[in-house]
Amino acid sequence: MTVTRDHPTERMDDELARDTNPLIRKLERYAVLSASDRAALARMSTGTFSVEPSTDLVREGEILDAAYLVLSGFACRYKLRSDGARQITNYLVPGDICEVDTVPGVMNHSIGTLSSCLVARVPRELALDIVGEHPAIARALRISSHVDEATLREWLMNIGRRSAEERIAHLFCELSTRMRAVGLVQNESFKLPLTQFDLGDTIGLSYVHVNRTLQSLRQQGLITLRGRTLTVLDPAGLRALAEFKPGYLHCGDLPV
Amino acid sequence: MTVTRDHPTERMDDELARDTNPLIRKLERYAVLSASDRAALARMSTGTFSVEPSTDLVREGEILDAAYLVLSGFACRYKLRSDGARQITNYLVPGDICEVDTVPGVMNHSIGTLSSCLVARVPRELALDIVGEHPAIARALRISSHVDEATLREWLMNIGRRSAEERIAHLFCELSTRMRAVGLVQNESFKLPLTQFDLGDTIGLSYVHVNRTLQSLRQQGLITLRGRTLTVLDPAGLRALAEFKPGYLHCGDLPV
DNA sequence: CGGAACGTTGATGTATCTCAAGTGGGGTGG
DNA sequence: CCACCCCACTTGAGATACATCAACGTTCCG
Repeated sequence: MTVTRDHPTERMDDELARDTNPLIRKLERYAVLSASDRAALARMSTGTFSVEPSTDLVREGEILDAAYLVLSGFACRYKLRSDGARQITNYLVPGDICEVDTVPGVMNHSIGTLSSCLVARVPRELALDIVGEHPAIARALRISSHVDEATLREWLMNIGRRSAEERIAHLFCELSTRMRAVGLVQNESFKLPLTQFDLGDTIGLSYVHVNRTLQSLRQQGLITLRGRTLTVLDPAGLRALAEFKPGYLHCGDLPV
Repeated sequence: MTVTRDHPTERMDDELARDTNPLIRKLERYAVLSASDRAALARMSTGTFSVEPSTDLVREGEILDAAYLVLSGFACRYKLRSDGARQITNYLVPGDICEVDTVPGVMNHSIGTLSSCLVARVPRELALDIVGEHPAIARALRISSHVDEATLREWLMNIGRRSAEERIAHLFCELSTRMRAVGLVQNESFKLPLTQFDLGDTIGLSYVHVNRTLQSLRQQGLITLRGRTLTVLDPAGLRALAEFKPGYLHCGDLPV
């Protein structure tokens, strides 16, 4: 066992951070973190700033020299076509961090907020230092990056081979699992601060069709979605409709 | 400058490998490799075996403890739905290697050949040793993995937001660039050992519609595709149709 | 010569898109 | 506190890209 020299107040801080810092909460699912690891992650999460909805953090074509960590709200990676059509390729929910390990280069997509967000900008050097000194964090981030890639493949399957209802059902199953992993689901409900327009750009459908599909899911008694809150009324039914197999998220051992 | 102790024959082997080993050829685009790096990569490429078309190398649910390197032919990653529908999420063309850095875990997709292939299986320990002793290789593989992820995002955009013609055009632009990067394009032609069925499972279309879309591309004088050989007749036109921006492949400095 | 796999074509069906016109709620200014 | 406005959501009608089904052609290989 590692002997840590925590003072009582520090230990309390640590416990607090464990509960409230979504990054720590997320990475603890991927690796066993020491108090010192958690302290380092807490250090990464300082200097936060809040960002308005629909604000770009990084734009396609720019060179990125920092990692961004989302502490609250929804952000996303997206690409634009010349005619303005948008494809969202990733959600960044609380606890998600992007571009830690990237060899700096020109971004070929943008990163922007969907809702108002609390964000921390982690300078590249700080991120590299922390990763270098904390092998457990490095390992957890590596796993996290594999999960991101698996998620991308799952989205490709979703858009390429599933019907509108199945796509939305699958997305909601995934989000529910991810939000639960950072403690943001209560009674099968969580904040989903997305417009139907955003959902359409995520799953490759028009917002009108998203609207009709949502109504169908509601009529089947699977979900409610009102006031930016999604409630899964019938988790088993939703998973069955989507053929949702959560293994790719590496959250298998989640407490219910 | 590094002093290498090559004998003349070794140097000739090195030059030969540089030209014929697609892995070396590919990674040299991402990092400057020493003769010793190239020798290590050549070592990874030994013990090859040929594989029939439509053969799985790894199946979903299995645990993978080796990297696979494709030296000739086309392989792919794919996922299946319970009704048999397939979504291809990645092509593995000569020089592509998969799962080097993976934390061993349950595969959530399969890897299989599309054509007959020449494949090398690189045991996990060997791969880790080589990466550990050759920082340039490690760096090149890291970049390669970022390219793979960017490609996945591009495919998502392709399926989610482009028409059938644009999807196929974009895929062909990408493949042309990747095949050129390993020296397999001559006069804008290269071997494309895929059925229209495979293409459909790649871009989320039925094979019938792939057929009709290919005819349209042919009638526009953009391509020919006969006997498993694709020729791009009008590269600029094809790129324009697809809005193809090759930056994500990190092959910008390709010789024409 | 025969069969299998792939490619082609036609006819018909349907999921989803586009256009267009409302409805509703939450914030803001008067 | 009300009126207004904006934005998101909703609904309908009509268009279309793509899927499905089914038949036939072609090539290649044993």
